[in-house]
Amino acid sequence: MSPAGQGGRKRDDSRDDAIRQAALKILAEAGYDRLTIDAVAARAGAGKATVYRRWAGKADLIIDAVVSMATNPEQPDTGSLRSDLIALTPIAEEGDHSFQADLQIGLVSGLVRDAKRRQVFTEQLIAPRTAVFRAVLNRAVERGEIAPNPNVDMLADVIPAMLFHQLVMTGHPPNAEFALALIDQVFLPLITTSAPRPGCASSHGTHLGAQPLVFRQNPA
Amino acid sequence: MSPAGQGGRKRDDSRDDAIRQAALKILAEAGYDRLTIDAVAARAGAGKATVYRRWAGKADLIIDAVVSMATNPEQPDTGSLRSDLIALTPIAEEGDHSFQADLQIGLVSGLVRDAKRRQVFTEQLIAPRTAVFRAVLNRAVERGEIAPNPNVDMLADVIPAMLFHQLVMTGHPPNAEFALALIDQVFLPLITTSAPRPGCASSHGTHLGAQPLVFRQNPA
Amino acid sequence: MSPAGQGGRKRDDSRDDAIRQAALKILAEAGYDRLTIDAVAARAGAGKATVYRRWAGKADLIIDAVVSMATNPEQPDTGSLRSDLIALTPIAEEGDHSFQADLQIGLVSGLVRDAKRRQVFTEQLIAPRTAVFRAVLNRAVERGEIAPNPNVDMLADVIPAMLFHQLVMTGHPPNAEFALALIDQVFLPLITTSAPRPGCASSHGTHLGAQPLVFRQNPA
Amino acid sequence: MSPAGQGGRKRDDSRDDAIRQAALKILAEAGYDRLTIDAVAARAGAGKATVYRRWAGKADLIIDAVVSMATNPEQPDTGSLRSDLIALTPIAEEGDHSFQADLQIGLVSGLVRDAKRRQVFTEQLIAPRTAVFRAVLNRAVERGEIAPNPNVDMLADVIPAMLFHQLVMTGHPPNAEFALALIDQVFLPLITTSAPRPGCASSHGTHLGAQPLVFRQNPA
DNA sequence: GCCTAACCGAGACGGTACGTCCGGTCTTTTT
DNA sequence: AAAAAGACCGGACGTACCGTCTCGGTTAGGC
Repeated sequence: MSPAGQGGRKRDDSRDDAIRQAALKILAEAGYDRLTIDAVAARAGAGKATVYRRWAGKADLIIDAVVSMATNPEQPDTGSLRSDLIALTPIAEEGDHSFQADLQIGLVSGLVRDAKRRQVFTEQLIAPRTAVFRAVLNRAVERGEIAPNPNVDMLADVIPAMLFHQLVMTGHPPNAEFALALIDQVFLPLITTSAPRPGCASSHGTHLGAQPLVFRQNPA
Repeated sequence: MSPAGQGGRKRDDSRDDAIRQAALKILAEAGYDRLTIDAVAARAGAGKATVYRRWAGKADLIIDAVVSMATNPEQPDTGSLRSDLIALTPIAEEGDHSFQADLQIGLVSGLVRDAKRRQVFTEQLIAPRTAVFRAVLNRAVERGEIAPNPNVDMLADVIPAMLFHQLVMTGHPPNAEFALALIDQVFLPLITTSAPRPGCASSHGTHLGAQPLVFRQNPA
Repeated sequence: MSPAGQGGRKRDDSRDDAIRQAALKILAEAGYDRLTIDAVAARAGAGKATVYRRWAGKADLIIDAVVSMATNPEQPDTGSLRSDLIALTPIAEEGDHSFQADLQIGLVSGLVRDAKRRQVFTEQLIAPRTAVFRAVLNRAVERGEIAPNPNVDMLADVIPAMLFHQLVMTGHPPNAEFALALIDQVFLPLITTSAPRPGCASSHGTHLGAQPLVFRQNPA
Repeated sequence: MSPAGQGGRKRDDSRDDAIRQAALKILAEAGYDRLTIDAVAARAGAGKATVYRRWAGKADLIIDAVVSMATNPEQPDTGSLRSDLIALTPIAEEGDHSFQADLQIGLVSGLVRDAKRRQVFTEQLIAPRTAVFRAVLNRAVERGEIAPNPNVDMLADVIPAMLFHQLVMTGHPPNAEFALALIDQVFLPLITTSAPRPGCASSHGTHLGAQPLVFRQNPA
């Protein structure tokens, strides 16, 4: 009679949020590895089937929970590049360290493993942040504060990349001292002279890559 | 009877390598969390006890396997900063992509979750590479190619951080085009003007951190 | 608003039979505990709620389905005890074996587990059949074919009990050879001499029960 | 190296018994339906894998537990058929009712569903008991107490069949009164005249089976 | 040349989480 | 209000891994 489903009880959208909230709480309390679907379902007062009806598994759930709950960065417009950057640079609040670190590392950890999930992660979480940086840079160009640069995109990634690198390598979110040094001693000097150096125009046949990323794949 | 063990069969050191090789192969094929100790032992023709006699668990094994197999970067000395950097910048060879990416992401994925292991990882794998970058920069200062800079350490991290960021965000290792643009349009312009901008000396009370790292921890 | 329900759509009684038919088909195909309510509802083109509105659960449904569909045995009156019994003794038709066996075993299997359901089962399905046997025996007494017996009830159970036992122990319904041997060599000889043996009047203090039913309950 | 498994840790046979004992205890406490493999494993201090390594599932486990723990009936030899039968007839002890009933019904219930399991059940549990009955009857023939009979096997099944039928139909194990009436008023009268009735030799073309076992299979 | 202890491959063990399935209830839309 | 459809909670299922332990067998010393 009904070729395609139109009847039946509707998905209760409040369950999505309840489950996501439960997942985030347990993620904060126990970390990614010790989070179990059973625990999330129990905390949310949901059945496991309800979880699996909506997400394919732990990784999918967590990435969606984090993405959905993430606060979108506000576009700063303070009038100067430096104060825009400072306003934009995320610094963990005190007492927040382990949660934010665990969360980020847990994300990278478990979630960035296959292309589809990484795409969601990147588009939903990373892209909006990068976009704000690019907008800040572009506004600085318009103001004449810095010279136009064909590689704004790459430049805009420097600060997030450095912060992320620091987080992964040390396990702690970068503190204010690190962030200010990064802005004032690395990023701003760079940006003000970002016209390509004469004589160093892109690739004139130079070979790079003598070093493997980590080690050469064993032929065996 | 004998107070401390001195008798008995000697450990067969060839097993270590067999197990490490098996681990790396499976890591590349299946990724970090689809890798199981049983599979590693079976592939190596070893018993599980032999694995656990040598490593505390999966994470320890993988990190040790990667560290042991990693090729130490050679110190380049080509006479110019730019060619030193190019010689040093790792580019995945063709056909190598998924292996290197899986391996790196798998590493970050599974190993960076506790402090002790991260330390080993950082010291054994990351530090030597950073050290080479720093040496290259310092030699450029000695040659007078660039101005002295108090934040060489942070500068030396820019290229690795950008490459790592690119890898994690896209899922495949950066290619030559990306690497050359990074060196010529981001890093070299920066390094040649790395004296702190006047009036922007480190922190004069400015507050940053208006943005949370990802989202504010829910108070509930 | 209305104190007792009088308005609204009428119950569609045709659904009962559709569901019962579906239940019996699946019972025969899959056996009692591989039968699921979902499957029954789907096969009947009904919703699960429609099933639960009419029966309390799986067991109730099955027992009602079997009872409702059961053909009431006709009272034979052939003039002789033997031919009455032969007319009455159920024999599975060829090709019918697995269905009848599965159905009976499935019934015993799932339904005899609680007192209430067993009562329904016994009263609705077993009692009518036993009653016919008793009537046949009583008529034989009236004809003077056999002697009166105070335990007609127990005697009337012998044939059904033997057939049932055979079914359960072998897994398929007894064939004609078995049934005829049962009637001619066990039941009829018995019935014609069924006066109690002298000196064997019921219980004169004899103790039986030295053997446990299956095994002694472990005291631990 | 090793083509077929000969190495490896040996099965710990003590686990079998521990699991069987646990299963029987829970079976007695909760009944067949409410017995779960998790509960059995937990009670036995075993992992679920250890249970599933030895038995295919709940039904296999229970049937094996019951069969293994069943006490083999002792061969009585009291000198008279009647007292042999009385010694042999199982009567539930007081307070034992629900356990024995649940156990037997649970057995029939869940276990007699497929041919393989029924075979084990029949051979291990039923056959030994039937054999004892047959032996008792044969001895009575040797003593001249009863006439020789070509259908001893069928006769020997009458008492077990009646007891089983009573159990299934009422849900309670038969009591002493029932058992004595069965022996004295049904079985012994039968057995003493068990020569086939003249004129009733097996099948002379008579058709039986007009009645279906339960109902006619619906052609739909 | 034999003893002894630690090694080896194999694999069973207790435990824990997984993802699936089902029972019985509830909700939505349509009739 | 009952119908079909199907989401919901709860909980058991059977599988897969983890890290440990046990098995029979091998391989070194030290005697």
